[in-house]
Amino acid sequence: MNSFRLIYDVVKRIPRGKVATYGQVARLAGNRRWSRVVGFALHVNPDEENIPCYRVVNREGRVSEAFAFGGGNRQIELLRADGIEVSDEGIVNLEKFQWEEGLYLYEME
DNA sequence: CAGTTGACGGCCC
DNA sequence: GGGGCCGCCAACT
Repeated sequence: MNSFRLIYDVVKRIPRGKVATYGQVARLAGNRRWSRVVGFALHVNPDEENIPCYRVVNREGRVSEAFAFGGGNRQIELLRADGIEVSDEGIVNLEKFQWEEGLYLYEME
């Protein structure tokens, strides 16, 4: 619950034109093993207008299959609207578009 | 009320 | 280098 708040806070901080991975969000939220919890937190997504869950992708830079929250590949269009390159398969080039914040942080436990 | 699973990732073998 | 197992919190059955 409090963990969810931290996770949402991190996701809200993702700048436009950048994406973050689940593990990255988990690390910034305070515990890198929360990757699974991050997925669930975004699953409930209580405030989808302020929580850009479409900017969160998995470690491979791929959007999740169960991501059809608004309908089909709408998240891909949202990402492209942010200026992010997304392949038709829903793959994002993390080398170019991954959010820099937190990458230099190691352990926060 | 208790067990299992889930938008994943890291670490061990 | 690849495959499998474990972990963390909350919701669902």
